[in-house]
Order: sequence, then C-alpha cells, then structure tokens
Amino acid sequence: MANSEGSVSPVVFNRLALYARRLRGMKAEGFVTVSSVALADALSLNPSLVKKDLSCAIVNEGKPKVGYTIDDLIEDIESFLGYNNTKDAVLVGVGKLGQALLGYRGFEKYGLNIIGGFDSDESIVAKEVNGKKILPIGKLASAVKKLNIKIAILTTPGEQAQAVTDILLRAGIRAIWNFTPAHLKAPDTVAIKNEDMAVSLAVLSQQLKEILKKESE
Amino acid sequence: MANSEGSVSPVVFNRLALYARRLRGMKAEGFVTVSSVALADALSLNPSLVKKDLSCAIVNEGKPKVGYTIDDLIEDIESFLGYNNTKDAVLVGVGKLGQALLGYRGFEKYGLNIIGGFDSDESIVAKEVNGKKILPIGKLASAVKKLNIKIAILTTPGEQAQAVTDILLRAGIRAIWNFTPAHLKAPDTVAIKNEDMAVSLAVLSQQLKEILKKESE
DNA sequence: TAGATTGTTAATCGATTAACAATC
DNA sequence: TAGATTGTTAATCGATTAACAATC
Repeated sequence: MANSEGSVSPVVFNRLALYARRLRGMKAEGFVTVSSVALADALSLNPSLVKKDLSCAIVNEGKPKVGYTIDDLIEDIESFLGYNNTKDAVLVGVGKLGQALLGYRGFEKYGLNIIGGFDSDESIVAKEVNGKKILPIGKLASAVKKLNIKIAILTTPGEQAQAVTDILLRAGIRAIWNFTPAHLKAPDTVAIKNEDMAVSLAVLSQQLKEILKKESE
Repeated sequence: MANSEGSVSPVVFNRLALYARRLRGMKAEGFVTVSSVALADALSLNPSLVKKDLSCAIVNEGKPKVGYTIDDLIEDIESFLGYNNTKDAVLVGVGKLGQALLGYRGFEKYGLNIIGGFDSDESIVAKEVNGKKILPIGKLASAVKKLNIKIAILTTPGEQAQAVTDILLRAGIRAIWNFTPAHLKAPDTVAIKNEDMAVSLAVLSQQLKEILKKESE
C-alpha cells in the first residue's frame, strides 16, 4: 500500500534519498529492475528495512519474483522527496562558498531554483556569477516579498548571520539553509537546516578512529 | 560515571556536537554554569535525554543544585568529539567549493589541518589560496605517502571523483570527506562521509512543507 | 533544612528485523 | 508447478522518557 503522502521519520527520509542516489547509479550501470534484496545488499542494509522504507514512497508497486522497475522506483522516491516541484530561493553572502553554491548546477535536478545572490560588497554587486545576478543586500527584503520566496540560503560570515536572518524573517522567509557556523535564533514556525561542517568532520574522524582501532586489535 | 571512551551511536554523537555548539553560544552570552534542564530547554529536547547523552562524554561531573561548569562541559564534549587532536588532510579539487573550504579558518578549531590543495588545472597550480599551497595532482600520491596523511577532502567534479578516490586509496588514505555528488566505491575499511546537498535540501523542503501544512489546518 | 539537580535504573515507546501469506 | 520476491504483520531490539535515590 502506498503511504498517504506524508510524515516519515527523518531517518527514513534520509535513507530514501540514499536509495535514490544508489538507484541512479545502478540505472547508469544498466540495471532495468532491482529487488529490495539487491538494493539492500548494495548499501549493506537489512532487506526488510529497505522494503518497509520503500513502501512509504511507492506508487508503482513491485512485482513478486521480479522486483521493481528501476525507473519507476527512482521516479516515485524522487517525487516523494519533493525533487519534482520547483522551489525558488535567494542566496545571501556571495563569498567563495556562496559562489560555489550559485554555480552548482545540480540543484536544478533537486527542484531548487536560486533566483539570485545578495551581498553587501559593492565590488561584486551587479556582476553575474554563473548566470545569476548579484544584488545589493538593501534589495533583499523587497525581492523576497515581491517574488513571494520562502527559502533562503545563508552563506554570509558568521557575524552577520543573525542580522541577515532577522531581515529574512521579516520579509517572510520560512526556511533557512544555514551554512554559517552561527546558531540562528528564529521562531519554530521557520524551518532551519544547519549544514554543520564541525559535526560532519567529527563523525568522519570517529569512523576513522574506530576503523583503525579495530585493525590494531 | 564517565563512559569508557567509546562508541556511542551516531545520533548521540550528533547531539553532543549540537550541545557543544549551543554551549559555546551560552558561554558567549555570559553563562558560567548550566543545568541539563536549561540546555534541554534551549534546544527543545528532553532533559533526561540530555543528561544521558552528557554522561557519555563527561569527565568533570556536575554538581547537584548547580549544574555543570560550562567551560568544563565544553572541554569534555569537544575532547570526546575529537576536536582536540589535530588531523592532517589533503584537499583535491580547487574549484570554488575547494577554495571556500581551503579558506575556512574554522576547521582549525575542530582539529583539521589542511596541508594543501591539489588540482589538475595548471593555471591554479603553484598559487596559494589563503596561505595554502596548490600542487599538481601528479604529486598527490607521493605527498600523501610521505606525510602519512589519512584524511582527504574531495571537491572535484563528480566525473573525476572515483578516479581520484582510487589514487587516494592506493596512497593510503583511510577517510574521505566527499563533497561530490558521486557515489564512491571503496572498501569498508575506509571511512566515507558524504556531504549530500540533495539530502539536506530535501530535508529542509520537507520541514517547510510540514510547517505550512500545519498552518493551513 | 528544603529544594533543586545530578546520575542511574526502570518503563515506555518507536524503529528494526524476522517471519509469512500472497502472487507472479 | 516451484521458487523468488512482494507487502505486511509479529517479535525483537534499542533509544527515549520517566522515576527516584543520592547529594550539595
């Protein structure tokens, strides 16, 4: 049964994104169908877990003995993850990281359309970075309001993060993708996703440590 | 009781990093001590959960009626997370994102020392980016071996990711921080942390969708 | 002392795994 | 048909929450 479009736990959501990614790889390798066992194997996960996760996202059911049509499965998962409906966003802070994100063409595949960048540095304003216009930060609030934009990508220095956040919130932004190390204060009616490099790094180091520890035993 | 230096689940590990971040904020706001209830409140978490998490990382015990000395707590958690022991790393792929990471001074705080960047583009080689030397990719393997480096940061285009990974693995790299959209093939004696923008974006969109849904009810 | 908070143990809850009937 | 795989239900496991004795 297809799940009634909705709330799965974050851990399931993350695994579904992982499946989509691996399935695109398998498709590129020439697979046409895939079973939950094969997918589970490829990712070193339990087949029951994969089956259950998939049942949350699936519209096109699998066939016993055959498995799932890989194209249908990718389509279903990506649609469940929301890659299909386009979302407009602004990017604030056009430093190196901001420029890297502005130039990343992959976002379109996931339904994110960055309409432009904003920066307080006069020397970059009015230029284009990868075809995206850079506007002065003074125009941020009016642009967000006029275009009814709900998502902001924050790539300013940490010191400016809260001030910019306050502007964004007043202008009606409801989701912030925070690449700064700052802890943002915002009401919980606003979605915030912290891209915390420190955490990722710590997780990687811990993994490495445990692998090395296991070997020395 | 202080945990015997070891394996906590990834979800606990992530929360500990979150605590460290928030505690640094509280310290900046002038707090000297903090109770598990106060910390839990600040992060909208259950106090019992916070207490249990902290017990994994703590050396300096808290005092009943007072709570924890904030400096000691930060020190304990950061040491548990491994921020204190310095780790050398190489970065491969000095595009916009690579440059942004090379220039990010925050890594030092978390114990990561990027010794230099590597790129196949002759025009950037031999230059410096934020004081870090850029070397030709041909010197990657020998540098990794000579300096006995175990961690690599991968910021090449996706198409080159696997080829570079193969070089890195042969040179003895044991942990890869993967910022490319490619799915890397590597033995499971190598730690891989995928920085998957698509997943983060999907999580943020889902949060936003649920907030907006709740409001329209 | 009385009250707040610690550290830890017990109870609850949710997520993962195993089992199995349905089916191609 | 026989066997593999689906979708789903039941059993297990682990993580979260609640409760409580110890203590400053």
